This record gives sequence, structure tokens and C-alpha cells, in this order.
Amino acid sequence: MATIKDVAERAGLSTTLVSRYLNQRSGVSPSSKERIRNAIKELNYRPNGIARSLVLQKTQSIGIVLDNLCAPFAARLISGLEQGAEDFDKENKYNVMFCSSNGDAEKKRRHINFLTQGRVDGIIIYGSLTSDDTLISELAQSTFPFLLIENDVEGIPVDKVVIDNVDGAFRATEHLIKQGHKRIAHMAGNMNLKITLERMNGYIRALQDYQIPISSDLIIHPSFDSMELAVKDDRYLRGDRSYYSAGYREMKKLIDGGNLPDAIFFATDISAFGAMQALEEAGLSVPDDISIVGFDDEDPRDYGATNHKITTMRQPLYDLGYIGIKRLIQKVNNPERPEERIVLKTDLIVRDSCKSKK
Amino acid sequence: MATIKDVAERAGLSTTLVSRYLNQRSGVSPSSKERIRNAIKELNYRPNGIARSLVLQKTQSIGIVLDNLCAPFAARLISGLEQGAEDFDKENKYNVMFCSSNGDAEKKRRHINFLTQGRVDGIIIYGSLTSDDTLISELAQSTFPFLLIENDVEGIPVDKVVIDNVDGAFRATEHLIKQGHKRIAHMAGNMNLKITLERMNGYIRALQDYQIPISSDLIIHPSFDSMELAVKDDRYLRGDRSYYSAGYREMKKLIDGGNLPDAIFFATDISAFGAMQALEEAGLSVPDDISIVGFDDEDPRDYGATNHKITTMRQPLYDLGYIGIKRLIQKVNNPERPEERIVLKTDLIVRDSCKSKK
DNA sequence: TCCCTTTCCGAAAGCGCTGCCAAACATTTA
DNA sequence: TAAATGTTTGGCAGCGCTTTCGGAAAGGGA
Repeated sequence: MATIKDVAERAGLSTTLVSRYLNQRSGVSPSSKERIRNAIKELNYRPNGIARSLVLQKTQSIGIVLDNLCAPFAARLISGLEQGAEDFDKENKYNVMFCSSNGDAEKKRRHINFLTQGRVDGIIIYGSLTSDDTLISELAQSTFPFLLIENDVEGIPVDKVVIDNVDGAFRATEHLIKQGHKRIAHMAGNMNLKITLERMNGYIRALQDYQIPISSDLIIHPSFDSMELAVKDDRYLRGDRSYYSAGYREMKKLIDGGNLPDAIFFATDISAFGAMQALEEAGLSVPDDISIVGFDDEDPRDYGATNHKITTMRQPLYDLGYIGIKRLIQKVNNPERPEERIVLKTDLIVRDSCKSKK
Repeated sequence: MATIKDVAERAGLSTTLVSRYLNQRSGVSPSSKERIRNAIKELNYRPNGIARSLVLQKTQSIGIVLDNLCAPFAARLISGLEQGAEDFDKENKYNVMFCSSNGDAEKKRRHINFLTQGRVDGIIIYGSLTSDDTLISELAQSTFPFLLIENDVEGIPVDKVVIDNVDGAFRATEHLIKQGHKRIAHMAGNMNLKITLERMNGYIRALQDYQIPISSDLIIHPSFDSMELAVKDDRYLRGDRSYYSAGYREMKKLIDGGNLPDAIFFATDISAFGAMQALEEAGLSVPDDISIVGFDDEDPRDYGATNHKITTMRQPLYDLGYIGIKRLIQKVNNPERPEERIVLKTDLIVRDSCKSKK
């Protein structure tokens, strides 16, 4: 591969001049320009961005690492990220690069390590790492600019943008309460996840606020299988179905138990979809026999479910990305700014799965 | 940011030794190791990958640039790429990074330029560039390893893996012929695209082979709007709907014209979905009134269509990615290998949109 | 004791580029 | 004509790392 030196030699000029030409700086005479242009063409020269970045201490790029590029929610998140990068810095455009770990924690680690070794100017990490994520705190010690989305790690000052899960769950439950429901159950998510705790918290607070007694019978803790195969008919089904099966199983138990609650707030739509299948099979109707509110605004079709129109709390994924990358770029350009924790609210999307109780 | 020099100084050793330690080479005594380890921790040192890559002339990463990361087909392609990278080089794992241009040709160009300036060891470009893609030929002149997927540029020796569109269209048409259809129409795609020509070519050859007269009345050239908004209800619809509308319009004309063909072979499923809506609205049935074969195996739900079960030619997208990245990594490790053009066949997926003619 | 391995270590060159600074040249002004 | 100003140009250091190569130290055998 030809280098800037080769070009300079060929053009009979100094590398300084060639560099100036390449970066369209002033101080290059027209005749020199011409000679450099020719030399470049003759040698098929392509500048080495790596070397350039080394001296400039800047790559003009941003890395994003997430678990699953093809996940149902990813599209909206990605759009937000791309658009944010576009809108923020119109002249010095940032190149946004995505790395997908496909649920492999080790791979995610590797990606983060790779990118944070100066390969990009900053990174955004979506979602949590394994429980013992010393990597985040190590990163926080260094000065490398990074930002977390949907990973509300505690104890370390870190830039992050997160969802207000407590508020979302509160409002979801409140929605049910305001429709006159009293026996409101909650089907929790994976208890290893912080968001599960937060959502349960919101549920409990809503009941407390409206002076509805909290019954532990009505709080359901499904057990989750490990991630279920997301491939069907060689067509990639975008979502992990383990929550679906869990919802199905628990709903079945509930139906068999005989004492159905008025309403259920699900920590995630996916479990709700599974539950709805169980209800359907039992000849029960949503919302006539039971009201349901979910969370996440998932697309039932991504989980092979029938097209339920479920009332749900929707995460502002686009905004998560948009705001996140804006903040990161600010950080890149002004490392002194103190860390921020940005909280976004969820939206209540009212569909057909709830009904007022007479 | 601390550098290797700082670490060496702190440890009271040379940078050479620190480098050796970092790369787990022999020739570092246990006591030195200990001191280096401490120095690294104390300084929060992270090695600079950029500098490392500059001297090693290797980044251990691969870049992928495509038009739309969130496109319906992308999931399968991405899976293939990721898996291929994984399977090929188990010890020196490559980091795969994705760049999405969202249909912006200038952005795609920028991404390609960025990555090919030594930022990665090789890139894969999915889909075509603008018609005047001098960029590809420039790249071909250089020694930078790259590979094209689904972009069968001519005249330049380039590594690429492509679909056999002629064969696919031939077999699609043949499928119709063998069911006894005689008046088989073809709805073409965007005539600026080479694949459109190839698919039409396959259609014509099939008719010729089976001695069915070719009638230009039966070859429909829809006009396509520019890319249609792919957002609906703030939920990102994954596909571009312009082909859908075109299919709808043309089918309507055909119905109004009165003289419906026995069958239609569509250059893309998306047009077929649109056409099927028109047929439905006209009270006509597929496959009773007309048989249909499509191409691409698109998911109707990605285009807001009802869930048609269409017989179609499916592209082996996973394989495209899997084989493509394997080939690229080979190229990276052995630049001398001459360019290859790998052709993959499509699969006929029989569903419910065709019926034998009595 | 000497010589020969073996192990550990560091100086220095260099990867391809940019930016500072001074030198060379050209042009204008007094 | 000399001085002052403006425009081009190139030498060189240095970005953070690896690697070569020779030297020092330590251990072993005679």
C-alpha cells in the first residue's frame, strides 16, 4: 500500500504538502495540487485513517454495542441513534458503528474492550452486562467517553439514559385501578433484573396510593427457561420466547386455580401474549373476563402470537437513542461535563385489553 | 490517558517489557509482571488499539456496510455474517461492525471510505451503490480486501457473492407453467436495477423453453414512487412500501382492463402483496382466479399487508452472509487469492398462491 | 576458575500521519 | 533598490505502540 511518503516522493514534494492537500488546507499552490493529484491517482493511494487518528487523537466515529441488532425493539433504537448523530454535528459527521453480541456476554465484553481502546471516540452500551460488570467501573475510572442506555448501574457516576420503570408500572396499575378493578395481580419478570424489581415496586406503590391491600398471592413469579430458540421455519423470529412460555404456564395455573383476578399487570408484554394464549384456549375473553396491561409495547407477531391489541406502557426507544447519542457527542467534545442520569418516561398506549369493571 | 510509557515508568521498567506483558509474550519475570500489573491498575491504563494497529497493520476487525440494518431481510443476513466470522477463525476472533446508510448513498460512500482507510481489515458491502460507483473500481485498484454481496458489478475483478436471479425467475415461471398456466404475466421491478433485468430474463427464457409465446402486453412495468415513509404509528415498519403501492396500482389497472392473465410472476413479493390487496378489493381470489409467484420471501406483515401465504423464490440470505464473510476472511489472510464470483441459488417455497389450471 | 547457555531486559527504529516552525520564494510598497 | 509583506515549501518531532538486536545477569558444567 502506498503511503503519503510515496505520494510526496512521486510528486517531488514534501509529505507536509501532501498532508495539507489531503486535508484541504490552504498553502498549496495550484501546480503542487495538480502534481499531488496525479501522484495519488498513479499510486492508487488511500490515506491511512488509523495513522491519522493516532496523531489527531480522534476517530470521528461512535460505537454502539447491544445484545441483538435484530431484536424487535432495535429498529427504533437504531433510528434514534442514527438520527441523533446526524442532527447533532452537521459538519463533522460521526460514523456510527454497531456491534451485536447476540446474548453472548463474553462477546459483548470483547466488543466493548475493542472499541474503547481508542477505536472510536465514544461508545454507547445498550442493556446490562453480566452481574459482575467490573468492566463498567473500570471504564468509569478511565477517561474514555461512554454512555449507558437502559442500564442503571449504581454507585458509579456514569452517563446514562434510562426509563422510569417505577413510574411506568405505577401508571399501568393506576390505569387498571381507575377502571374499578380491585383484585389486580402482577406477573413479574426475571427477578435477576433490576427493572423487574422497579416495575414491581411501581405496582405496589400504586396499590398503596389507592389503598388497595397488597396480597402476595397476586404477585406471580414465573420461572424462566433459558433463552428459547428464536428460529422458526428458517425465518428468524425476532424475539426470545422464554417470557412467552412463562406467561402461558402461569396463566394456565391461575385458570386452573379457579380464582381469577380482575386484572393483571404484566412486567412485559411477552408474558402477556403467552397468558392470552392460555386464556383463549380456556375460552376466556380479554377484556371481558379479565383486563390486562403490559409493558414494553412489543409486537405480538414477533413472538409468533396472534395479533393481540394490548394496552401497554411503551418505551420511548427512539428518544433513548436520540438523546443518548447527543449526550455522548457532547461528552466527547467536552469531557469535563459531569455525568448525568437522564430519565425518560414511558407512554401509556391504550388498546383493547382493558375494560371498566361494573 | 496513560500510555505504555507511563506504565513503564511507574513500574520502573522499559516499555518493551510492558508491551511483552500486554501481549503475553515470554521473557517477563514474575516480579516484573507483578510490578507491571500494579502500575496498570494504578494508572487505569488502557492500551491504545489504534497505535497497536498502526504498527501491526491489522485491526482484527471486519466492517459491514448495508443500506438498512433494520430491513426485514437484514436479520438473516446479519446472523450469517456473525456466525461466519465466529466459525471461521476461532482463535483470532474478528470483531464485526455494522454501518447503516439508511438509503443515503452519500452516507454509504462515507462509511465505505471511512472503513477502508485501514479502520478494519476488510469490508463487506451489501447491495449496490449509485449507478456511477467509481468507488468500487477505485477500491478494486487498491489492495484493500473487500467483498460485495448482491452487487454483481461487471468489468472489474471483484470478490462477490450473488444470487442467481435468472435461474430463480426461470424456476418461478416454470412452476407456473407446469401447473398448466399459459397466459403468464410478469410484473417487473425497478428497471434501473440489474436484478430486475435478470428476473425478467429468467421469465422470458422459461416461456421460450416451454414454447409459450411471449407477449409484451403481459410484461408490466410499474412506475415506482420514491421510497415511502416506513413509519406508522411511531412503530417502525421495516420495509419500504413503494413496491407495494406500485403492485396495487398495476393490479387495479389489470382488473379494470378485464382481461386477467392466468398467473403472474412478480419480480418481488412486495408488489405481489399490493396486487393481492387490489384483487381482494375486487372480490377476486388467489389462487382460484389467478395464480401468483413472488420473489424474495418477504414477510407481508413487514409491509402492513394481511398475512398472505405466497409461493415465492427465497434468497439464501443467511448463506450469503456466512459464505461472504468466510471468503473475506480468507482474502484478508491470503491477499494473493484471485477474485471469485460465488453464485447462490434461490429456493422455491411453495405456499398457497398457486393452483393447477384445469 | 572459565566458558557457555539460558533468561531477562532496554535502546532505538519505525508504523503513516499531522503540525509547528523556519526557510525560501514571490510580490508589493516606500 | 531595499524593505516589508504574503505565499509556498520542507525538516522534524511526535502520536502510542511493537519488534529487533545486542547486552547484562544468572545459572550450569567442566
